[in-house]
Amino acid sequence: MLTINFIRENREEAIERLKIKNFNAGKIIDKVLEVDQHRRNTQKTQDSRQAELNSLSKEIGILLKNKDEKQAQTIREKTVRLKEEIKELNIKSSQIQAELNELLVQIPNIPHKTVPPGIGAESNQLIRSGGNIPEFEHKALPHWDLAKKYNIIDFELGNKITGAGFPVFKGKGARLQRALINFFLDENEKAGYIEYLPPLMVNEESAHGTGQLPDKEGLMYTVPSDNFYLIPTAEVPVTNIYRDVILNSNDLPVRNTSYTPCFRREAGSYGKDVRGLNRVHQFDKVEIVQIQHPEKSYETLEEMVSHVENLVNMLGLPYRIVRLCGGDMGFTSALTYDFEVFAAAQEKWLEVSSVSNFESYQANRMKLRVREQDTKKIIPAHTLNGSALALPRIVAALLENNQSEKGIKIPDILIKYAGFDCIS
RNA sequence: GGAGAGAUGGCCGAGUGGUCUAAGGCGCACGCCUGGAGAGCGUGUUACCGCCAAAAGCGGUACGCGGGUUCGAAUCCCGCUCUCUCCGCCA
Repeated sequence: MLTINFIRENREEAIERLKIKNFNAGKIIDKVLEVDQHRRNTQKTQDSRQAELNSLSKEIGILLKNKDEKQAQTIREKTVRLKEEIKELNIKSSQIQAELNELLVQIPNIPHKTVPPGIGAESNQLIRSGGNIPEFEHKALPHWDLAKKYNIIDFELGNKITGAGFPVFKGKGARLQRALINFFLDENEKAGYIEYLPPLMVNEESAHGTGQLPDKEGLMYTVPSDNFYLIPTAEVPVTNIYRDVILNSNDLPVRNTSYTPCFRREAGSYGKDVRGLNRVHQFDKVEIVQIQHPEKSYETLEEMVSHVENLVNMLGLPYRIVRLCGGDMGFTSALTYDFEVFAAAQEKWLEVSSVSNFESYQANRMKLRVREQDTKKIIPAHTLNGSALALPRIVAALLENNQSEKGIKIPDILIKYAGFDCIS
């Protein structure tokens, strides 16, 4: 979240820049400042009363040591009213603090200066593209038909076992998933990322830490009996490793990678683009997470983008990279690049990765900080993450783009992982 | 699931009602010593909030978490979480 100090000192700038995200912040920010003023006034009174009581207590201690029972009793009587007052002030100040926090978490992150304005995907900015879009002599089949033809993904079976959006992979289909996961993890490790295999359920605090709560309550599946959430992305557990941690600046950047299944309710997104693997409730993804010094986080973002680009290139998929406009960006992000690959039968660009710099927004929420080696100062860290990569749409594009009468050609780089070069 | 023990700073560990942010040790930083290093000696070593233009300074908070008793709680009481040991169950 944005800190109260930042808002206090940058009211105008915050309001102005949040407009890029189509967020009208004026009202809430003024409310925040008002509550903050109230909070500080209350604390001032509270602190001085508490100091009074503390010194009286010390006095009593000394008097009793000197066996002056009578004088001690006199002072004791003086504390009665003071105690009541302090109790009331305590209640009041925790109410105010709660009110302030509730307001602060409702304010989204401030977009980076390069974020273009706009409402939706049509305003996103094309950064670059690569790869070749294949051409077919005959009509190409969409991946859901290919999946059936080669018997590698069974969507109906998923309906039976769980419900819509839970595909079942089998045979070479399952094996291809495993190949992609291993390929991505290996490449990430080569690039210096440490592999983690985290819990797939997280508690409420973790969900707050990375900002899924309270903003995206409907996004996650819940486990009410134990108050857990199924992770919508490995970002949640892997970033929360560092909740309440002060890292030494020498230890930066932290680079982690993690394969996990991801669970998303996708409430409200029924209808369009949900066929086949385009949008599912459970999918596999390999994530990269970095924690970096604030001065270097944008270099790191570019580096992560190149890394992901390299992966897409190795798979031989036609892709484009876009910089998201304010309206298309996430609540917690300061700058996001999306990767889209072209699925040649659907003739659609499918999002396969989203690489973001959250600056200190998540770090503030989860109290993730850095102790600077030279100045010894403690400052909030910057967090970044991205998919490297999300599997379903990669698979959709691979199937559609690599199809021929002979079957589906597996990209060379994947053959040693898959153990076959063709699905036929 | 049943029974018991425990949770203190970066780490180990003392502290069962009073100036305790908390002994001692380890670690770390700086200084002295040394040709250099080590040993030794000395000094220092939590974070957050408020007041102040700022620094200094002052005040407040924090001993797993949340309540309570008390003028005063690391210490006493209640609830919760987690860890360990034993028993049961189990991949």
